Amino acid sequence: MVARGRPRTFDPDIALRTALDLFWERGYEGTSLNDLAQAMGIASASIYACFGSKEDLFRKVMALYGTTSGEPPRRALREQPTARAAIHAMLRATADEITRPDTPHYCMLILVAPTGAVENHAVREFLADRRRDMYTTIKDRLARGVADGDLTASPADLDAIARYYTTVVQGLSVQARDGATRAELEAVITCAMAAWDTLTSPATQ
Amino acid sequence: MVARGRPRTFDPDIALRTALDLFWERGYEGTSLNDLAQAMGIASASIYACFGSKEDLFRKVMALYGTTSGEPPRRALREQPTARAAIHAMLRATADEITRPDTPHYCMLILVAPTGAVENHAVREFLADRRRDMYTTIKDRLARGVADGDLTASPADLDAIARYYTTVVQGLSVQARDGATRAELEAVITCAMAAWDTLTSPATQ
DNA sequence: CGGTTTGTTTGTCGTTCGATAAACAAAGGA
DNA sequence: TCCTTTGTTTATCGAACGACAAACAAACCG
Repeated sequence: MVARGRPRTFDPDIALRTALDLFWERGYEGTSLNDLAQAMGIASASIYACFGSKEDLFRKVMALYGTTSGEPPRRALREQPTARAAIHAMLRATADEITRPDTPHYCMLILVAPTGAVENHAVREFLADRRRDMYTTIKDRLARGVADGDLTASPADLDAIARYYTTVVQGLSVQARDGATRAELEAVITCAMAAWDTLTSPATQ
Repeated sequence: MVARGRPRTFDPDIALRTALDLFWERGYEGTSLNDLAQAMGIASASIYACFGSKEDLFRKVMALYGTTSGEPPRRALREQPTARAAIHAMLRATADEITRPDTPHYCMLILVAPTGAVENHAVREFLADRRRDMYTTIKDRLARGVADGDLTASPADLDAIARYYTTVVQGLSVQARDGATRAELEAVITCAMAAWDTLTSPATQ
């Protein structure tokens, strides 16, 4: 595959990262193509040529977001030895990510387009699908804990516990958006983990 | 105060309720004045004459929302005899409200404008202020439990517990938005309340 | 070199945005 | 009745929206 024609004068990776930062700060509908073109340092027609429509660009942005900011929580789930440690580390990694000083204080997946104009329905459902993936990923990790023998729970318990911790993750994002500090989020996580032993001991509840 | 001039041909209360429904469904930026005028059955100029700007209208809408959908959770906090029962009933009232068949499945306060264009910063902060009021209201109810003798907790505990249950409320809204059923929310609430005894017994933690 | 391919710039498409001025309509007061 | 007051309709403002066509620029190929 030899390079043909005029080479690109901008780096698509850098431009995509710039677009990510702007969508992250202003939301999907709050970011215009003019905003994007200006921040990316190119004309809007170049955005269309390289990335397709605004919606296409946004989907590529969310893929990048998943492999960058989304990775630490996922890694925590994957690498911790027990289900309990995995959930706890995932919550703390999430809190770390949404209180970084150099980025907006919330999860992009959760808050850039929960509602909006009728014509952007597809974008909202795309994001909702990925949020539902969060739930599935957490549930799968709990199931692994059952298989590994470090967690005793029925399938119905797994559903409830997975949805519960997904709810906490999503609530944390609103808290950080409204100014909660890392320490305050840590206190919330401590509370959330206090439920664990009760939830996973068959005697109580 | 006698009626002077041409009387209004529409009912401002009904028009406000119609505006509420539209803002609720499409978010603040996703709802245009054209959408509003059409749904309210009047010209956009009549909206300006009666309610002021789009932002003024939205603030009036949120006041109405607070006294309607916002009331059941607040009443639960107020009327239940103990702090524990109050928190539990508040969570269930919230779940009831955000899964009603006739309205969108989320809390308007939380999801109609968490992010957006720079020029709507004031609207977002207005909503954030009211969300922070949620936290304060919950904390005040916990403090009343301490005063009533049905709850033993330090001031730092009150902060953490109040923020924790605020986080759960806000997470529930995202869950309902993404399609969680009332029964699934109930399971999440059961998990969230499982933390209560651990959090409020001085021995553990 | 000319020809082809690809990227970028410029300009503009039709639409919609929030907001308002001007014209018209319907009530009370004198 | 005519004036004043208030509400509504109509038309439109300038700006911004997402999207794209056409013209121009810079690389490789033969």
